[in-house]
Amino acid sequence: MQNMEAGKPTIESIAERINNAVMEHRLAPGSKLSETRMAAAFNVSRTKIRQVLAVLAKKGLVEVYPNRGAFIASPTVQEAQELFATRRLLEPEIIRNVIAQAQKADLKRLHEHLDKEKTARQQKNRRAIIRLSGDFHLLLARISGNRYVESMMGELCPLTCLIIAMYDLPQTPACPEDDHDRIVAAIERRDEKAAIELMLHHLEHIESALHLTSNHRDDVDWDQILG
Amino acid sequence: MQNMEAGKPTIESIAERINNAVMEHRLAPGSKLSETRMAAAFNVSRTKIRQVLAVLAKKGLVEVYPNRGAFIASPTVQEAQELFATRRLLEPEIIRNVIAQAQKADLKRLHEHLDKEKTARQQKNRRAIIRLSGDFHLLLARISGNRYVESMMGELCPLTCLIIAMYDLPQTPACPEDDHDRIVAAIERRDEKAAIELMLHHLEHIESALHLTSNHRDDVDWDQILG
DNA sequence: TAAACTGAATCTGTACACAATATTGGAAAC
DNA sequence: GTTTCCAATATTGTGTACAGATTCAGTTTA
Repeated sequence: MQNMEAGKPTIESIAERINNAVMEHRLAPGSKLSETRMAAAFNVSRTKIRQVLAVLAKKGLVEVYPNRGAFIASPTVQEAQELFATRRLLEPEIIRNVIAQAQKADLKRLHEHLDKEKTARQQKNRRAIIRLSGDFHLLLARISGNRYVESMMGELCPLTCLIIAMYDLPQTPACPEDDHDRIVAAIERRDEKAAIELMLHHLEHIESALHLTSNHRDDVDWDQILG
Repeated sequence: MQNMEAGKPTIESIAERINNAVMEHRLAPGSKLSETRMAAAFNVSRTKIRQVLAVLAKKGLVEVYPNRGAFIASPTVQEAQELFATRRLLEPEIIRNVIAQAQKADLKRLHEHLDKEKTARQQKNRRAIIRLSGDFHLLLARISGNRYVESMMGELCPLTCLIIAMYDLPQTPACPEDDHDRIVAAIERRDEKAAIELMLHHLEHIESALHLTSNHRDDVDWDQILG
């Protein structure tokens, strides 16, 4: 779809493809990323794939084990809790900054995004819904105008998608509410307190819908499963 | 000093060397990082240096220009202000977490660090002072127990050193106060309000000591300088 | 004198080849 | 039947070679 020219994809374009695949739950946590296959898939040399993996590792999206290869990260329960704690810290600040300095064009972009989410929900396009839900928070971060906070959110949102993929109940729809609409409404009437409150409830709703009680991966009791 | 074995430095070890050099003001903002020279200096191939540079670029410590090479970042005034705004957001949360869950061993580590800073000040070792000042905030972040906040601080501290190198008055000593001691004291008596207040004043003190009025780099008036 | 052009030298971008390590399947031993 | 060992295979780690872009000095020209 994107990068149709196929004329030498850049490191960033490849990294973003991986990023998108993760956000759309097309790459599951723990998936092995074989260098040779990726090189073939993107029609570049392993050298370049290697740089992509190094960048994604620094971003926290993949974990590299020496002489074993690279894998999509599998956040632990502990990591999930720390991640949500971080988002509860960052996103109120984002709201404050957005309300303080949002231009008309910014509000327009927010509404355009809400429309996209609405369309995706109507079409029951689950992948698009998940992806757009993350992008909403990323868009707010971008509008807030702090590049460090934005960069941080750019790491946390894909990881949040991974956490949802790992710990969500399969039947639970992702972000079913119109939370985003209400947050934008509060921003537009410059009601800082309400907007922050809505955002915090939104985050707590997402986190509470997860199964963060036991660690799925680190302490699997194979005896019990197979015995 | 470190990595004395010289037996194949790893990507992380090289990146940390660069990081330390920046924190000690031994690598100035805008310095060119020639791949060939670095490869020779660390006795590895350019391939590895390239990965190091990609990681450091993702971290924000170096800027790469296509076909031109990699350079130590030169934060703008705008970036400096956003950085301090971010630290004013993160560090109170760090204080809260440290007070909430610090063990005895953590307080011991803090005191050991304060001793190191004291020694460096007595020896008037400016490089060590700058480096240790940054490390203090990093140590607090580590104790706070949130890996995402810690990772963020790991990026912001070196950048802060770069900003000080760019915008500080040369004669101003770096962090001359005993601010750090007082912060630790407040943490020990679990006085959250005071500790946060001290931290915020500390950050504002650092920022206000800088010349963040005009951009040194982007709008240099060569006519005036040479005319 | 200053500006513009040209070519050599340097540096980055990329791919490929080889060495080192881990995984896997089968054979042998208990 | 189970476990252990070993060789074949596949994958990662690293260095080197070559192509393309940029820079800079020297020369030419207005």
